Amino acid sequence: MAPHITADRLLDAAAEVFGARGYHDARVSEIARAAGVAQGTVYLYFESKERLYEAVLERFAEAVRGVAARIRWDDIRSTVDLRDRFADLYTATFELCARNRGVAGLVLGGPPVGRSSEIRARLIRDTERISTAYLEAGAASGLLRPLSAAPIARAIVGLLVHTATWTIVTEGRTSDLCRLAEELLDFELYGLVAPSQLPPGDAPSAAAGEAPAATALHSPEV
Amino acid sequence: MAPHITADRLLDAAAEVFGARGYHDARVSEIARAAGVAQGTVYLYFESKERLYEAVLERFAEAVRGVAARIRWDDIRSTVDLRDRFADLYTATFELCARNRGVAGLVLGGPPVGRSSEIRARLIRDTERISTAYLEAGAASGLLRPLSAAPIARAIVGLLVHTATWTIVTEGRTSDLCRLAEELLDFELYGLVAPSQLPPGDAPSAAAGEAPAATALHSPEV
Amino acid sequence: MAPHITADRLLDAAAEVFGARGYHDARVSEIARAAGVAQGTVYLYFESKERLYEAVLERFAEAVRGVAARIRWDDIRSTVDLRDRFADLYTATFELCARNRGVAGLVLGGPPVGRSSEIRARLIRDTERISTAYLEAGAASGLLRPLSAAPIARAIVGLLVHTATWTIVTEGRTSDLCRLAEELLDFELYGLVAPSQLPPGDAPSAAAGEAPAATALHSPEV
Amino acid sequence: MAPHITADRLLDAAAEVFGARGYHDARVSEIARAAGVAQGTVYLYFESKERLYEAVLERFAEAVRGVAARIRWDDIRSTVDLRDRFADLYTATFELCARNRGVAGLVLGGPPVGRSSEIRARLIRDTERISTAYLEAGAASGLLRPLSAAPIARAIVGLLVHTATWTIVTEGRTSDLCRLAEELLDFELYGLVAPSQLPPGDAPSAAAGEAPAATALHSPEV
DNA sequence: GATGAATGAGCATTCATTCAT
DNA sequence: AATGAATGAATGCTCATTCAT
Repeated sequence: MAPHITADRLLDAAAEVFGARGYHDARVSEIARAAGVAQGTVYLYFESKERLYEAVLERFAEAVRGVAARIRWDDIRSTVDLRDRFADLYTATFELCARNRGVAGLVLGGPPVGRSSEIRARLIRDTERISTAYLEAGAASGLLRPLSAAPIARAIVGLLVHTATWTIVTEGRTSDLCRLAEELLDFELYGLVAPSQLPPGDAPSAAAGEAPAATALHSPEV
Repeated sequence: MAPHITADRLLDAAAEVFGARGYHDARVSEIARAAGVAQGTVYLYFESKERLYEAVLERFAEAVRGVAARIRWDDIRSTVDLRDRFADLYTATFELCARNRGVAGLVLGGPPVGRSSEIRARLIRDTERISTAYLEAGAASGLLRPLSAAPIARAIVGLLVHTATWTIVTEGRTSDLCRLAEELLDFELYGLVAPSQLPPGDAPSAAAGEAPAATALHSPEV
Repeated sequence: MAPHITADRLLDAAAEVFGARGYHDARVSEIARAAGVAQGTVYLYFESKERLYEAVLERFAEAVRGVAARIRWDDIRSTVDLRDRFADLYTATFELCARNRGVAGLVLGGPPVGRSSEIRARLIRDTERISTAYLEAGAASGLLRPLSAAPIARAIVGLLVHTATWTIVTEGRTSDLCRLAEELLDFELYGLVAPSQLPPGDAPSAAAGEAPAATALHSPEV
Repeated sequence: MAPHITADRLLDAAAEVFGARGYHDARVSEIARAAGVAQGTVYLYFESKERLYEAVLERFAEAVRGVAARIRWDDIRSTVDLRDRFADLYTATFELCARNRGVAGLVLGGPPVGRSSEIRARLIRDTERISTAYLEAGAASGLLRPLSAAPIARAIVGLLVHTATWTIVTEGRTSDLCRLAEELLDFELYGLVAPSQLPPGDAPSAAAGEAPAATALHSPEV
């Protein structure tokens, strides 16, 4: 058996077992059995249970980053573009979580084990960084309000993480994830307050009859 | 020694130790030592390490619910009132987390141990329920947009939980929590999009020169 | 409360609890509760759980010895007298066991705890000694065959102990104990073999037409 | 190391240690050491200390049953045949107990631990069943008196068990077990009473000069 | 005498890891 | 590379006993 095939089978089995039982209640023997190898074999490919766990988390984190990387980020000229791109991103991320509920739960909310907290922190911070970059770029281009970028980026990530954790991982929702993404984005972009309640000063200039020209939002480097 | 005093000392010590080490790495002996009692004494007050852990989480969850219960919820006549009340709520909650970083981290993101998942789920769902009620009451009164209440309530809770987890528990921020709350509320209420970019149809009626009268928001039953 | 009353209540409660649970599964707390006193009080009257157990056993052993002491042992002139006296003894002993199944079981078959083995051994050996003495006196008087006294005495005691243990303690038989005693005695005295199968040499002398005179059996000192 | 070899070593070591200390005072660590393995190894072969104990008892009970199974039970045509066969059985059983004093003591008189009481009860009842069957067959063939089979069978078993427990296990007698068996059988078959004291009606018919023909005792199914 | 909260030594069991085959 | 039997350190929990009140 080609070595890397065994390693992959172990990662798959570990994702399964860790996902179902959590780190502490998962037994190395169970993972080995699920992978169809002997217990000792696990240690040919991974130094320890902890490293194996980290590898499982890392693989999922990488997949999440891959989702963002595959989105076409250029040509955002309006809030509608922005909304469409992010709807794609959210939907793809939700679908990834829906297909990997167990591991997604561990990455988003598992106990600190070895470097697991760092893996989670890196994923969260990478995501916050992207968010921050777009908020700043959006503010610069005039599309978005000039909010305090860091805490708002964090809020946006939290909103996503929490929805993924509860609606998708815990409750197991797998359908209509696109609509879910759009509802969240509608909230993010336009807020809760009814337009009729907006202070006049915030109203779009009626005179021009159209929105002031906002420059296109160049994809920020993240 | 009065029994409840010992029980309280144990809860305090357990919160300390569980908070610092997490459930699995905390030793009962360590908790006993921290409480200044013998190991066996722990079992006079708590059936097991697991039950003690649950009691610690439950006490914190109760404190969080108490924060919401102490807010004066009536007399919300405008989005400004709404904002003020929620700013109080957010600030008080953040301060509670800041004063109990260890336990807050466990409640918001610890591993599933015994009934811990249910305790967390109940806290989250209670909070989501309050949020949902206000969203619906706000929409009914005309103050808020008629959004899909459940997912948006969840998003709002997620935004809070994530901020508490990362900014307060993980990073240890303890100052300016009031400003943090206000920034989040500003985002929640008005969204990201610059007013200039809002679609004209959503603009406040210019003719009237003022916002249409919205009825006062009666405190919903939660 | 008069001290000895408390001590007696403790002995009663301990007999109850030890009888129901056995030594190792009985809790001192349970005995205290059954006696209606606090745990510490047990230690005012008994040095330890072990000594309390021994006291319970000793009290029962004493009662068994008392049964034998109350039988009128003189005037045994025939095997019929012998049979009647022993039937009384067996019946009274069986009834004592029936009224104290729990403790009887412990005395006859409990685990070795502290001096419990010695208490049992003393009771068994006292009983064997009585039996031996009667076998020897019986043989001397010509009523009984000159068997090897010690092993046969032991066999007789074993037959009693086993019947008490299984028929009375384990199966809970409480009625007709007198008939049970008689059946056992019939077996002891006349054996299994059908008279028709007895070897001629053992037959009573036909010439005399009657049994040879046997002297009365004087109660042996035991 | 072949698995069953380790299991056997553990059983041997456990028999040794349990026999010497009893269940409650035996330490798993001691058994492991006696078997020359690590503590954890015990749990590869036995679920718990309790199961190991049961296995030890069961193995001995099986050996006792094996003794009875190896006796040639056919061709019993007289009380002499009967006596010879049972002398063999008793002797072999006594020798088994003499070679395994520790375990024999536990099987015959240990505390109730897990299923130990059931193991003992099954052994006792199997033995009583065999005894009952022979008593009934003996009575049917005319060799034995028509006694109440069940209580007498129990008495016989008790006599054996008690002798094994005290003479062999406790006192450690290992020699002359054959004679011991014969003494017991003599008592069982012919009873205590001197032939001269037997009631005339029970005397063998003098006219025939010999015992009436009794039919052969066919081995009962047990 | 009586209480019962507190004590802490003691032990079965688990399971990640190793290594001879 | 693969195996899986063996390892043994580590720890939650029990409960007889004590002693301040």
